[in-house]
Amino acid sequence: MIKALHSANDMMIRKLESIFKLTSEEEQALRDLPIQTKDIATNQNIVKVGDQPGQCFFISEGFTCVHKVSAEGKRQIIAIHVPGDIPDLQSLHLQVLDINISTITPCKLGFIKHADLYQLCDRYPRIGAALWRETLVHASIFREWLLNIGQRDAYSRVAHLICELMLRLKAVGLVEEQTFKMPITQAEIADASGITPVHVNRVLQALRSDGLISTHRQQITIPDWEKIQQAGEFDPLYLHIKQEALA
Amino acid sequence: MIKALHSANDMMIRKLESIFKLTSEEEQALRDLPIQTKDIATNQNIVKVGDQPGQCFFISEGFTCVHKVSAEGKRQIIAIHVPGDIPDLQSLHLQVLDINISTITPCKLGFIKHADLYQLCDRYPRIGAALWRETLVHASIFREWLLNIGQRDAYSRVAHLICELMLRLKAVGLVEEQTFKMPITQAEIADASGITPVHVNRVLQALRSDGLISTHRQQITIPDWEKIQQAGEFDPLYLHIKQEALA
DNA sequence: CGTTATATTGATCATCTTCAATGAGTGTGG
DNA sequence: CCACACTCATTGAAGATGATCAATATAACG
Repeated sequence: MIKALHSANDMMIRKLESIFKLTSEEEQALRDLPIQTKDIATNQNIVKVGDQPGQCFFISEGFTCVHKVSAEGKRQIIAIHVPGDIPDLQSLHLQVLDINISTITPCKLGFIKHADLYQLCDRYPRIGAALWRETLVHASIFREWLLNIGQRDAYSRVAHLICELMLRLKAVGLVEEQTFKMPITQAEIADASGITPVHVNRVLQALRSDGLISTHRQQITIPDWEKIQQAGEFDPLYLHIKQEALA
Repeated sequence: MIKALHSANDMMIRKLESIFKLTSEEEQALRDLPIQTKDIATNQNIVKVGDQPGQCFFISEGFTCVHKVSAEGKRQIIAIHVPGDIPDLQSLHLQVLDINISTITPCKLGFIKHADLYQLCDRYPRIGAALWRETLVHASIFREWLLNIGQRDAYSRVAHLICELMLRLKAVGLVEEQTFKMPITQAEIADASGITPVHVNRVLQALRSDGLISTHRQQITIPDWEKIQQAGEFDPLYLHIKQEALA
């Protein structure tokens, strides 16, 4: 574990800047925030159900997923997190974790002690409010996923998931020319969509042959944004992303 | 709209007391909180997608549900709220609502202005933290619903929903002798579970004939808590209810 | 270059949907 | 007090989306 006083803090600042304008004092406080960075390989558990962590973590690079496992051993991916996200922010106020969080690609994570976050929120209420807001945005995404999984057919579910990732990655500058890296296996798409891997494969083939996506390795290109949006019944309101961040 | 300076405030105090011990100063602040009570009939919209409310509401009596509608007109119930809940607390920090909230029984609601809540959170950070925590608990429930709808069969989904409502109602004193009022139509259970009303009916019959529930009007009795818990793969961890509240 | 993970294909099966009709319960007004 | 209307619950039959099982092809990786 190496102490890095730069990239992770800068990224955190950029994240909050996308929510509201920081004062120089607030910015300095964030710059002084002790963050321990750590590299983690693919498919490693970061935290799991029942844990009582004393810290949160921030994603600098890579993707993680939140998941729960049913008594029958079936896994539901609840959320996919991308650089800039703080997947277990909830642990600040909920003692016991009710979820597992794992890496789905190699990740660079920044760990921040709860004590430091409490202090930060206390001294700079606007930062506290922004972090609260952050948890609310993620809750909003859970709600949309509920609609997606509860009411849409497999084809739309997968299209919707692709649309969401596209926009969220765009908001952090990871999309170029309608193309982005989506380093997620079909089995993971399946667990995130509540369908089987076999069926995901068939749906992806349909999406390709309908011209909604084209893939090369794990690169996805979206030739016609309007069309896939329609197929996925995608309306980005629920992401609560500022327009500016998508320009 | 009548101004009531008693019941709603008391209930809010009781709610927060279940999270942490209030100081007398905090309690007084809550007692002084202006709350406008309002009675609303069944099946009325309270707020809807796109609204930008300047207030939150607190449920004193009755049930409400949060729902979203797909482009194809299918409705997903995202959450069911019971007395003591603040269903749209998120609007404090997210300008535009991404959900609809409606009554599913006649309700007595208490409206609290955002401005007053901001002030309260500012002056009494522990109350702010408790409200933040409240939104996190609801997010946790969304996550469990995702697992429920994404990975479990219809029988388990309905059993799980019944278990959850039972415990949440118990926590606010609305369960007696394993019996409680669940004033929800089968169509609503269907929309909450991602199955059709017809199938809900069949599942309920199965639950009855398996001895997991018995119903009389909208009263549900659970003869064997262990058994239905198992059928629904129900583990109350995700509700983050203190043990004391269920004793 | 062998080994493992991931993607793809085919065939059969089942849960749940859809459609359509009937029955029961609740409330209202004449 | 009954008739009517309305909502909600229940039943039956047929159909479809997606699951399951099993095998193979392809890609990734040390």
